[in-house]
Amino acid sequence: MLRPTVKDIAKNAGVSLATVDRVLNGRPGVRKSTIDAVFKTIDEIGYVRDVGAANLARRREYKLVFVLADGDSQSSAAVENKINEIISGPSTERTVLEVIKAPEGDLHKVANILNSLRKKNYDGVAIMAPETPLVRDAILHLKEAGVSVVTLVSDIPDSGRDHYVGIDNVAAGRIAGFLMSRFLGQQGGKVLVTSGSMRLRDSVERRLGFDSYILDKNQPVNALATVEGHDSIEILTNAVSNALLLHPDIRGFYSVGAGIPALLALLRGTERMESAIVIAHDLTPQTREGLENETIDAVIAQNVGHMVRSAIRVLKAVSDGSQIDPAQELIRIDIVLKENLFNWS
Amino acid sequence: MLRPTVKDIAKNAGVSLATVDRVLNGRPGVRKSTIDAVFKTIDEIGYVRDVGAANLARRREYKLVFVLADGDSQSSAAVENKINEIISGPSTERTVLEVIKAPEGDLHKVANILNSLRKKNYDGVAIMAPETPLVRDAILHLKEAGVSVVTLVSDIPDSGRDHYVGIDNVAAGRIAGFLMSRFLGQQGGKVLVTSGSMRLRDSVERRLGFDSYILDKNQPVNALATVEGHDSIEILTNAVSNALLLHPDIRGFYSVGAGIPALLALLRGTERMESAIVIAHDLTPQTREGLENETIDAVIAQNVGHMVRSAIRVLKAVSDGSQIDPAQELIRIDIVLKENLFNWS
DNA sequence: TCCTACATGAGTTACGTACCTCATGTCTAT
DNA sequence: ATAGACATGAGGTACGTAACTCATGTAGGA
Repeated sequence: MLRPTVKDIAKNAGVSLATVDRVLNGRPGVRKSTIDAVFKTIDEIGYVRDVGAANLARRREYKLVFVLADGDSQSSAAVENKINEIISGPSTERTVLEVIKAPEGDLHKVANILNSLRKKNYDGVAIMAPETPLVRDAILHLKEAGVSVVTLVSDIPDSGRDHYVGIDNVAAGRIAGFLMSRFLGQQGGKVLVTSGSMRLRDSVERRLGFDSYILDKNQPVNALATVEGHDSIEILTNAVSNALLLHPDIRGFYSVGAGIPALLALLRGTERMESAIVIAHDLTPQTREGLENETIDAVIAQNVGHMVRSAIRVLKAVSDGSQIDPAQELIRIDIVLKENLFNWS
Repeated sequence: MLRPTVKDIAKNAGVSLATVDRVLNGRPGVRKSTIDAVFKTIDEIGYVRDVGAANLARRREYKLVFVLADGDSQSSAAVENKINEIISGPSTERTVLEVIKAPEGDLHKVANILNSLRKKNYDGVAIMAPETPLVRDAILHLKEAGVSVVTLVSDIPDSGRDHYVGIDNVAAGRIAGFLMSRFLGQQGGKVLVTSGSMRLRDSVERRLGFDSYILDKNQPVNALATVEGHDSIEILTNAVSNALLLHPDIRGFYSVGAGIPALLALLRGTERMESAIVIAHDLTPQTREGLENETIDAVIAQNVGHMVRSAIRVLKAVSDGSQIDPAQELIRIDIVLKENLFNWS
């Protein structure tokens, strides 16, 4: 038979349309027993709400905002581009998207922005920001105000966020460990791990995963202490230079976060570049170029388009309390090599 | 301002609602100059049709059918499972899905099935079948009958299909070549390429890509002639056995299509298993297990869930002549290792 | 017994679009 | 000049749901 409608519920349950409507939309004035009866019929006849018609009727518009505030301008730029692509693209189904960028490194500003959002009755907020107590509190407040919240790329646990949209960074680090081991071969060697800043949770988790793989598998890889840039290219460059002098026998480089251009600049031209294995995270113009000219051997990435679309879907679903498809929302860890680079846009 | 509606078009263009409607839905009885004027205003005010409302009004139901007819029961089983998951899942948005499986290897049957679909007024057909003249003609006839058609997993060019939903198999083969070279290391070695059947276009293309990588990059890899199973496990087993006897120094195995269980059964227990590199295609229960117990080193896969959803989206879009988002419909080549196996469901 | 609180029914309007009918206006060919 | 063809306007109904009003029914407490 045709797809059942509210009328079918009313008929089968022996109640009026108005009562069905009250039950479906959680309005008061219905006896418990009647509510149960209605739900029972819904189950029996297999009614599913026509979301299109419902949205039409309630003139629903989802107001969503992306707050981008991580230190690494490259990866948040990729996210921003994707959002703008979606905004300007066709078929923005009852969704109004907005992007707010926080000045790099200013974490008080981030919290202020989040707090200011409470008053503007947004339906959902997607946050890409370092994990700090201020930010965590701001998220808690947003949740109290009834706003849906997801964290993007880097999770902020215990903040009450509804969902984390991004890859499992520990697992990503393990994959880096696997690739590094394989690419270095049986002889293994020293590996330098670099990071733009270890303040972002994802960097820390990736390093953790990398080490745990090396340890678990008992690989002949000697991973040196993380060289950190503290959000400054200069500091990173100096630190890497020192490490290179100190360890002339480094055979591999693993960049867990930003700072790949600085690293490549130091390596370029040296005879080390030829033989060294370089593994990085996130597809940016720089890492893309690195893959193309074979200065980078592998990039561990996440599909930014999928992430942004997933964030939107999840925020909408949380907003109207409907289910999400976990399989569809799982962000996969992608391994990008020169050979499948064309696959990513 | 609010999202513009047909009324806004009418007002701004200085015509009546009826005329706008005639233009939008391509009905006759409108002067060319008026049509142009209407489209001009649509452009100016940025009107986009509310698909939800439109579908509601036209009581549209998309009747789609998946015809699965490849020889490899494993990979079509994965597709079938995904479809059933979607069917039984929530929110089947005005879409009626159906699956028709053709008996393995019976290609006349496949063509018959496709031809019989013409009468049943389906909106779209997704086909996963070998490329034969009969099948190609059947697709041409379907297109003539106004049915949307996409090919799945393995393309059928020159059939007039609207879209191919699947990975670039030549590129997938190249990636296999890259991984094989890397994993074998500088010493290289002999590689046996196996295939359940070379009748499927994807197998041929993968082999092609594999060879072209080895050749282009001048790798020390010696890829032997493809050992084919002609859709029979027994034949494949015998052929592989012979090859193993003939070449005791094989260091790598690349399975471009079905038949991985037979291959692993032969290798298991031999000392060769320890050192040999095995690369396969498609995540099936068998390849998954192989990754887990480390008998398989890498699997080149395609996200089946994404493929099925993409096929549905594309068929719908073609059916009502709307645009698709190429970036969203691009099926990526996934590299699955033991370390990121958990990512795939 | 009557009043009140609450449960329910009946009905209406709106959302944006599709599709239909009927009336009227305008131009062209004869 | 007039018929006929064609272009357009005006208006209605329907789709499935949300949100509302108003009337009626019923049970329990005073």
